[in-house]
Amino acid sequence: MKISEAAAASGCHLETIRYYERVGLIPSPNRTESGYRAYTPADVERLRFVTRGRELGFSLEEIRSLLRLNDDPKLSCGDVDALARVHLTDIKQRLEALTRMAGELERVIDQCAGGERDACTILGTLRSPGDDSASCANPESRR
Amino acid sequence: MKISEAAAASGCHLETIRYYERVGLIPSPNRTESGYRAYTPADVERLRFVTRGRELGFSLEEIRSLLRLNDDPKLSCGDVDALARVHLTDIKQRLEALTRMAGELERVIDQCAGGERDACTILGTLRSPGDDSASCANPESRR
DNA sequence: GGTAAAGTCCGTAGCCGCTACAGAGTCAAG
DNA sequence: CTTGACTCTGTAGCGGCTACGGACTTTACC
Repeated sequence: MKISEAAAASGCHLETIRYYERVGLIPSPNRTESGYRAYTPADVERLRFVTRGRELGFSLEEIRSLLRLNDDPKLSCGDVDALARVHLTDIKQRLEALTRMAGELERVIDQCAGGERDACTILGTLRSPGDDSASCANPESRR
Repeated sequence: MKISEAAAASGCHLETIRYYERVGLIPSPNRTESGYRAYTPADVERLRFVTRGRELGFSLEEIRSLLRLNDDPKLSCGDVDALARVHLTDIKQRLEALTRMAGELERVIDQCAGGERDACTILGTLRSPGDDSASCANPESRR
């Protein structure tokens, strides 16, 4: 299986596969006589493991750990669980931050709708935060 | 006002201020005789504009546009509005992706609780071609 | 068999938005 | 006058790719 086929089979961009190999996330595959990478189904499996991990938002380093945990049957499931929980906590924090951001932005946009330029609440908010009402015709608030 | 004071006043990291200057997001401030950057309150205002924009998740390029719109009174508020709406749409998409991700991860973790290693649903999910894995791994970047 | 197109190789550089150095110069306090 | 804090410039690094360029190999078609 050549790299472009492996890319199609794993849902992972061709150049990304080479990148993962370069950073040691997946092992170097065998080569054909002419030097082309030849992937086995097992290789593709591993690639899919990585892409699924990425889809769940794990960093490459986290995925590296998950792969180790997956490879070594002696290692504990608890470690996997712990890693995943830490990751989930992180995602939830980002989610919260993003939600706040969206809410704030939505509020600002709604206030601005159809307003005059001088009263633009979006620019007003950026100029002076928490000063929502006064952003229209308030020459002193500048500079 | 020296750079460290400007950093404190604007809530912007000192090195980040120099970075913003380098990429032309803020103008080069005046210098003292010995070459130290000397910031005016107006400079700090502009820095705060940028940091607030970042807090709302705007990219530096978007902020560059917002600054232009802010500087030139002839330009329309509608442009600001349009830019902000596009940005909001983008944020909402990321929010959705992240929400899905968190939900999926939570589900997987819950199933795993206390399980045996071989039955670890977390690793299982990553391993198995399984359910609804959507093609390309292009998860939201962590901003 | 010849040739052109498509695929693959490797290495390097770019993207964003910072952050962190190194090594030099400047300034204020003791 | 020395120490230490600050500032300067320039460059390199982070993560996670992505996109070249130039050389090679394979495939498709006549």
